[in-house]
Amino acid sequence: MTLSKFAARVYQLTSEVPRGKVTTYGAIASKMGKPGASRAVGAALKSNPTPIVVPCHRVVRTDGGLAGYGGPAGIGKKAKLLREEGVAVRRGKVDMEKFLFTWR
DNA sequence: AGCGCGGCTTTTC
DNA sequence: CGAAAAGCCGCGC
Repeated sequence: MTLSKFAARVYQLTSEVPRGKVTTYGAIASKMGKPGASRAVGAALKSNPTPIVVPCHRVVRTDGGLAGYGGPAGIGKKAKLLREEGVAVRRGKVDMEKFLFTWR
């Protein structure tokens, strides 16, 4: 498994997010001690060695926008999925003030 | 409120 | 080993 320590931590934290809530790349990066590694988090997530244990669709941008998924098409699809989980997605954006989950 | 620019870290070819 | 991309963030206009 070519899994770096960094990536492993990202998957760990992401899998910790309960259903009906979302987190941000910056938050994950910050929890690792690297607040500027927001991009690295996305890069690690895109590798996604365990798509079942790591619901990357629960990870959104700082402004609440659904990021990534290889393209805007995946965004709309995941946005709908998040709504089913209980997350209010508006125009492809999540209610950060109510569904933003944080570890600390 | 919307658009544009540079910067930080990790992964992959 | 070296370079480029990536699911970003913050600030300025």
